[in-house]
Amino acid sequence: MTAPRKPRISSRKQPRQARSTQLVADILQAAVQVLAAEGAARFTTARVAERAGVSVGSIYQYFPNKAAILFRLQADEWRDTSVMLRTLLEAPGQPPIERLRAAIRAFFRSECEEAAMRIALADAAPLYRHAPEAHAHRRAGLRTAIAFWREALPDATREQRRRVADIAAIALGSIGKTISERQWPVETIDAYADASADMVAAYIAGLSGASP
Amino acid sequence: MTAPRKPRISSRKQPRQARSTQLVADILQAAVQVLAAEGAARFTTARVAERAGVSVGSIYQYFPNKAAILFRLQADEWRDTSVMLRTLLEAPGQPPIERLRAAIRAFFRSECEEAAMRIALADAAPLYRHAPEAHAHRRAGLRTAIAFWREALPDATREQRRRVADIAAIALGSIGKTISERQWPVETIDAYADASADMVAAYIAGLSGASP
DNA sequence: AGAATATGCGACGAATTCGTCGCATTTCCT
DNA sequence: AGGAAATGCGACGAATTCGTCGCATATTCT
Repeated sequence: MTAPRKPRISSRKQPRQARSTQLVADILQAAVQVLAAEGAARFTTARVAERAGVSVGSIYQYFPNKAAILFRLQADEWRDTSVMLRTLLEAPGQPPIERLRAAIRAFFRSECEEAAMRIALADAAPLYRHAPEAHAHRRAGLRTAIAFWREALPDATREQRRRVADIAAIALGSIGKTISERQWPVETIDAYADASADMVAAYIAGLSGASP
Repeated sequence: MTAPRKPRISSRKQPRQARSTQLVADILQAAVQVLAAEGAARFTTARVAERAGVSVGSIYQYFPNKAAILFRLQADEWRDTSVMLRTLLEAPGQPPIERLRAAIRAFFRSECEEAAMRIALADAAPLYRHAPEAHAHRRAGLRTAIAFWREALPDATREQRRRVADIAAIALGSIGKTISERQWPVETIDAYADASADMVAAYIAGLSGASP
C-alpha cells in the first residue's frame, strides 16, 4: 500500500567514493533484513537506516524514495533468477525436457530460500510495480523463453508455442511465490517441481506426437 | 501494509433493523467500489464512508477495524468461487477430465472479471491474511478437491493424488491471480484454461498408465 | 597544508490514517 | 403516545511516516 503517486525510481546519485559504495551496500543489506524480519508493513526508511547504522538523510542521497530501495531489491532478484534460469535452459548436451526439469527444480528451491523476505517483497509490490524499468527485465526473460521453446517444440505451431511459453512463465512466476508462502518442507519441493515438469512434458509429448 | 498487530476480524455487532442491514450492504458495496477505483493503498475508512454516504463511526459499529471489511470481501469471494467450482467438479454424467476443464475455464473467466478489484484485494492481503477464520474456507475447498481427485484417479497412490491436488490447487489460486493481473483479451482466456487442463490431463494419463 | 568537493547526519514539517467518544436521531414496543 | 433501545454521526486525539534542509565531517586534489 501507500502508493498514491507514481514512484520515481530513477537513481539520484552514484556513489563515487569507497565509503559511499559501502554505504549503499549497507543500506541494501539492511533493507533485506528489515523486510525479512519485520515484513512489508514495517519496512520504513527509519528502520532501514537504524539497522544499517546510517542516517535517513544518507538513504535519500542515493535513493529518490522508499520505493526505489524495494525496486532495487526486486531488480537484483530478477537479475539473479534470470541468469540462473537462462544458464540451465541453455545448458548444452541435455535434451530440452531435462533442462526444463532442472530449471524448474532450481527455481522452486530458490523460491523456498529466504521465504520471509520474498513474501514481504511481494507484499510491497504495489510500491514499485509500476516502475517503467521493470519492462526491460520482462523482455529479457521473454527472449530466453522464446528461444528455448522454439528449440524444444520445433514442430509445434507458433500459437501452441506461445501458449506453452505463457503458461510456463506464469507458472514460474506465480507458483513459485505461492510455494514460498506455504513453507513446505524442503525435501518435498523437488517432488513438486518434478511433477510440474512432468505435466509440461506430457503436454508437450501430446502436442508434437513423438517424444524424444 | 499497515499490519503491525493482529487484526481482530470477529464481528462487532449484528445488524438487527432493516436500515442497519442496508447500511452494512452499502458499506460493502462502497468498499468494492473504492477498492476497484482507488486501489488498496487508498482504501481508507473515510473514503469508504464517503462513498457509501455513511459516517466513519457507523462503519466501526459493524466492523471492528478496516481489515474486517477487507476480510469480509475476500470471504464472500471465496464462498462464491467454492460453490461454483464444487458445482462444476461434481456435475454428474461428465467424465472427470471434462469437469476439470469446465472448472478451470470458469475459474479463469471469473478471475478476469472485476480485475481491478481483485488486484487491489490481493494487494491488501497482508491486512487480513492472518485471520484464523480463513482456515475454514481452505478446509472446505480441500474436502472438495480430495473427493474429486479420489474419483478421477482411483488407481493412483495416495502420494500421487496428493501431489496432483496440490499442484492443481496452487495453479488455480496463483495462475488465476496472475492472469487477472495481465488483463488479457477475454477471448484468449479459454485457450489458456484448456491448455492448462490438457497439461493436467496428459499428466494424469501418464500416471494411470504407469501405476497398475 | 588548505581549498574544494563529496559524504553523512538527524531533527523536523507536512501529511495521512485509524478508531473512539459523546451526542443526536430514528425505530421499536407497549 | 412515549420511553427505551438501536442506530448514525463526524470532529478529534494519537500515532506513523515520508522526505527535506542546513550544517558537520571526511576525502580528494593541488
